[in-house]
Amino acid sequence: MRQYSPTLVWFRSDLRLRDNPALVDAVAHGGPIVPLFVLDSQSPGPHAPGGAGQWWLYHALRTLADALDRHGTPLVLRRGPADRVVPAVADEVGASTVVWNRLYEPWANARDGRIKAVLREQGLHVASHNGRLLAEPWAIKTGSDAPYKVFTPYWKAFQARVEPAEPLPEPAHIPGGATAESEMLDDWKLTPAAPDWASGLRATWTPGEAGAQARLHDFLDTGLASYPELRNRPDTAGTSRLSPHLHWGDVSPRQVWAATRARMAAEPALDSAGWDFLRELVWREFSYHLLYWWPDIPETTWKTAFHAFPWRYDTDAYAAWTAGRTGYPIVDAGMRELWTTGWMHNRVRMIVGSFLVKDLLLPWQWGERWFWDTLVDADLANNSASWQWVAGCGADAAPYFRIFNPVTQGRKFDPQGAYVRTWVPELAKLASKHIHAPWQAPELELASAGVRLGETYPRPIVDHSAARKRALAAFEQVKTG
DNA sequence: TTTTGAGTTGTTCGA
DNA sequence: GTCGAACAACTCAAA
Repeated sequence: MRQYSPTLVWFRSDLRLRDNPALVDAVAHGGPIVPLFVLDSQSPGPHAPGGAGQWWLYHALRTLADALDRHGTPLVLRRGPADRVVPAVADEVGASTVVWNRLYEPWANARDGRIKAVLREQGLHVASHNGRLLAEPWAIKTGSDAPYKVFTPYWKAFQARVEPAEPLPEPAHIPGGATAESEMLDDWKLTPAAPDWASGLRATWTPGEAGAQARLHDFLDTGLASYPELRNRPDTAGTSRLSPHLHWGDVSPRQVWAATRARMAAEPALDSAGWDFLRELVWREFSYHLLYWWPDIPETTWKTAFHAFPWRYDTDAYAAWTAGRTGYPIVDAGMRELWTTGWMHNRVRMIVGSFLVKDLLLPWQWGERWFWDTLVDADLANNSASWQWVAGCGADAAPYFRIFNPVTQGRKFDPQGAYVRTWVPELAKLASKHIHAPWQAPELELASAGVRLGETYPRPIVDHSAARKRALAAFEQVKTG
């Protein structure tokens, strides 16, 4: 009987056994599998996972390790720079092949390229796969072979050219027998000890592959039909909430695509809603495409004219924004939802983003940084592209005069104030009419609702009307050039 | 090469 | 309360 040497499967942001092309490739080699995860806090630089991300990672790794244990093939956990650890583990177990699914962050691209070269120099076979995107960022170009800069033509080209592959099943057997020594997950201290700020996260999320599948199918069963109407309503569960699962790879975009298409085929009435939802999934692809072609977007404004923008560097205003104490209820509700659950409704992300950039004139990078630390779905491509979009310096920016009014937005998308009442309980007793602008409520109403402005809830830290004029003047300065 | 239609997510003001 | 126009000009992408 022929003796096969082990294959090392390097798990990264693909913490699942289903639709995992690297794993399927490894199993096809016929030898024992060594699943490896490396906690590399050095290579990502400033973009190592923040606190909320680490919390998710801990739980996703635990469920992955349990699933692999059921196959009798334990997950190997190691810490250190991956370009040292991966070749070392490959050497320890006598692997002849190393496989992984590709990442697209610039730092990861560079690192993985180095590792690939080192391993090949040592005579190993190395293969990387696409387990993260529906289409590779380089696969969709304009007629003149340039990357797209505008979403709508990108989306049209995507629909015309991309037919996402069917997801791969979980391998029936993941042969073990060649394991290496592993560190203990709990020693990594990825979850908070004291203070324990993660109780809201625990109450909100089920990280891991099973949790992702449950979330996906629950959304398709109960949320897809009303998605076009309710996806902008933070007072409802109108969105899929798959973003953290997609970020960590608890689920793949191919699985989401295939499950949605299957549902659309089974229920033709869902066709239009299904395409609305898939379009949002392709926004994720577009963000990765932007990051791939413009790797500077996490740091530098995409539109160069914005280098001259007269930002304020007001740390008091920033502190009020992060704490959810701006005096604008919809903004504060969003910031507190973020702090408590590690997530914020997309509509509210736009509102708080617009408020940071346009009302407070603070650099979008400050907002990006805060989101990076607090979001369980913090994703370099999505976070960078979306903050640039909100700031008006990104791909296909909004016209400069498009400035969200936090009161109007609140009344339109949280008409009864239920979202505000949930996250800003000190305003819960205010009538819907006043809940989005408590400073305009009559004294009597405030008193009977137990609200004392400036004491129980802040007065607005800026006057929106004046702030809007100030922002328009600032944008005037970078209009051309 | 030139032309043409279009571009995620809005607000305000005045009739 | 409702409705349409104004708010700029520019770049993108395909014909």
